[in-house]
Amino acid sequence: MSAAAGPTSKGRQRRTELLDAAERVLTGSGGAELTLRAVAEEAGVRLGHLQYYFPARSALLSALLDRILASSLERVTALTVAHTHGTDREALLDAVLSDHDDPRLVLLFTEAWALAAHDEEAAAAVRAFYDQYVTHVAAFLRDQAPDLSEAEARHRAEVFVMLMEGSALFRSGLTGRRTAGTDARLRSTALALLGGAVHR
Amino acid sequence: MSAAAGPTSKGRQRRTELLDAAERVLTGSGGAELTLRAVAEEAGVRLGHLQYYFPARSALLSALLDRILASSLERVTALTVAHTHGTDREALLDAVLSDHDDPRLVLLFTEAWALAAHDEEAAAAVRAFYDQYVTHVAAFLRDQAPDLSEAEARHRAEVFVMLMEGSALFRSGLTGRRTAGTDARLRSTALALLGGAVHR
DNA sequence: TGTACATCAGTGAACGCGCGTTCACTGATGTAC
DNA sequence: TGTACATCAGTGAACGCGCGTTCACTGATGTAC
Repeated sequence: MSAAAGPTSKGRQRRTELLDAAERVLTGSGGAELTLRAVAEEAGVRLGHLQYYFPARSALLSALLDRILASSLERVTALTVAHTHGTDREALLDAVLSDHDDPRLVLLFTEAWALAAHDEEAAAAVRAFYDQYVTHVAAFLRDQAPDLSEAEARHRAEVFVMLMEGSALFRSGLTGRRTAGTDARLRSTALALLGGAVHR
Repeated sequence: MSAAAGPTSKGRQRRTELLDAAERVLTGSGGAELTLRAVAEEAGVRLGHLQYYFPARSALLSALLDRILASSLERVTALTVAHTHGTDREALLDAVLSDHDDPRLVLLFTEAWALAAHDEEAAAAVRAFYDQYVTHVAAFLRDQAPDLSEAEARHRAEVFVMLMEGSALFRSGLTGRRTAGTDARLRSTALALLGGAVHR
């Protein structure tokens, strides 16, 4: 049934272009202004054609959410596969923090959270994303410090991710402003979670 | 000009009832379904009457955001005025965490963040809220540990708030699930920020 | 290599609906004298 | 204590608009023989 999946390379490329356009509309105007007409105009195609790829608005939203989460997860995966990239704890932290400097990315996540709050399908996708995110970080921690128990690594990873998501709100400028002093404290707190002595 | 401010007690009460209804619609259905007709129906009044109190949808949204932020700030203020309530670090942490167990409150904040991302007036209100939130926590920290510098107290307070906002996403069930082990790690990380030795 | 045909890519117009807003109106409540 | 009048509280109907969706259609591309 899925013409949207597009067997031809042209179809796949067009689909990507349409999602790019949708992402630009979302970051530029917000979820409420993410209308099919706005996306079609942004992409330079007619409304009817957008509908050819995404038969309903919900299909567009769902595909967009999936792509945002998949691309973020891809980045985390690349960072946490330590043995192939020589990532250390500080490099991981730096990479996550510099990602979160981009207001557009943070904004996509605030939309994702708001969407997940009222749409069970979206919520499942978001939870699956964070579950894998935490799993990757936990595996990285055990790779760095093999004496860490699996449970302990997961707890640390989860709190690390919490801290990163919270700090993204502030560092992106959405709820606060970055300052060097707070950044330093944030880094030392995050690094303490990521490594150091296995106390207790 | 402001009939909405309502000089009579009946007017003030009705206004509160309408905001209550709006909040229920928002937590129940999300920002996209927060229509004037839905709010009027929830409140049991006619559309035209809702408009008497809030002449435009934007006025309702703005009033609702202000009330949510003010009520949260009130709670933080009460908790951090240590000398009148005997709050210690652990009691503060417990109170914040138990607030964040309520999915409805967390949901209101995800809506507030999404709104702030595309509405400069809302963003200013949200930033002012967090600025005061951090200021209260920092003052609390200096009250508990007078040898803490003002700057250091503020940095710790800011990272503490980041951690609380991030953990709210997970603990509320929106992006994850609560587990005892992660909660313990979260608590020890938060307590380290709130107090303990003034290292460095 | 050419032709027939199916599928893919894209257009254009129309639909019904719910939205925020406007406005004229009525009844209830308060206030001045 | 009563009356006149202004303001407050609440109703009801209508508006124009943009929305998602539907659908018949055309041209381009691929495929079978």
